[in-house]
Amino acid sequence: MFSKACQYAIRATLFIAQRSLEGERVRLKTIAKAIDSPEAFTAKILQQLARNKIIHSIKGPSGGFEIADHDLDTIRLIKIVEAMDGDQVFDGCGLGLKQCNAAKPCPVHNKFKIIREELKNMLVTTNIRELATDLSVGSTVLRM
Amino acid sequence: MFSKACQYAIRATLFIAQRSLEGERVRLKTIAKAIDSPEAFTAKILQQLARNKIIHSIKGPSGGFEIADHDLDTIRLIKIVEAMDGDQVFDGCGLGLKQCNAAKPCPVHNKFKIIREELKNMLVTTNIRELATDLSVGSTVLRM
DNA sequence: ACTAAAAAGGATAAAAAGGTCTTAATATCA
DNA sequence: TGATATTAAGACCTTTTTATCCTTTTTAGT
Ligand code: FES
Ligand code: FES
Repeated sequence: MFSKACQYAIRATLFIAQRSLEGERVRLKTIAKAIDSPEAFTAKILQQLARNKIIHSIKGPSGGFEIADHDLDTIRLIKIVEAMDGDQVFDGCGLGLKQCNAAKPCPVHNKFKIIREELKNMLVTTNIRELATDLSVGSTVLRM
Repeated sequence: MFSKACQYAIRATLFIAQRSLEGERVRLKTIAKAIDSPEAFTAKILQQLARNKIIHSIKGPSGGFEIADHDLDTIRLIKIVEAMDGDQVFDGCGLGLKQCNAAKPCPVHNKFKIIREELKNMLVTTNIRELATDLSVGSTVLRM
């Protein structure tokens, strides 16, 4: 469904979000451990997230990553997915036709569209604070 | 969502199914042209489909691929997806945790599960004849 | 039996995804 | 100001996916 990079990106963002809720800034090493991801690869992903203004990075000692409180409400999952994987997942044809076209639909178009739209709707309506709060409460986890 | 191989596999299967409806057998070259896929790669995919008993292959002059009429009803989309991509798409964790576990769910588990289940349900309930019939009628297409 | 037409199978190549390493830039603080 | 801790950036490596090519096997038709 999502690329590995995108999965790490969501997990990392949520971890940073959860810590930001508590006013804490986290460094790469901490993030990679918390979400059980390869450190160097995670660094790349965090850079990309920062360039897309999904997270904020601070260099130097006592630096790290954080998310402004205001952003916890405005940033939705879809922003992360679009930044990492583009929009093929929820806009592209399920059978790989060059474009999903209701006028000349592929055989699964009608059935597939429903699922794709539900996915997109979920991504559009889910914000970061909501998911980070579950994490804080301990009802969800970021690694196993 | 699905790998390229899986997308070609579904398209190829449906093309063969449509022709089988009309009692015709089709060869590789015809299939690759019809679904706009690389010929040699498609050959590999057809082999895999044949090994999984999704299609039937006949060697020699006037050989090709076909699907027994009976199979058009019993073979569901899920069989193709499982043969090509395994079950990660509709059983795996959306955030890449080693296993999707309702007892220790990832932050998107509850929202994601709904979509995954709807996808699985769609794949389980959709048979080949249904989709091939749409193709025959001309209401859907396999390439653009 | 011979020939030609098909699929099957194996080796290889190219591209994309996943991941690592090294150096540069930046900020903190003694 | 210099030492150090941190992220940024780019080059590089590895694995998987996608794709091609060549040879072998099977079979129909003559
Ligand atoms: S055309 Fe294939 S999903 Fe719309
Ligand atoms: S644990 Fe992530 S989807 Fe179920």
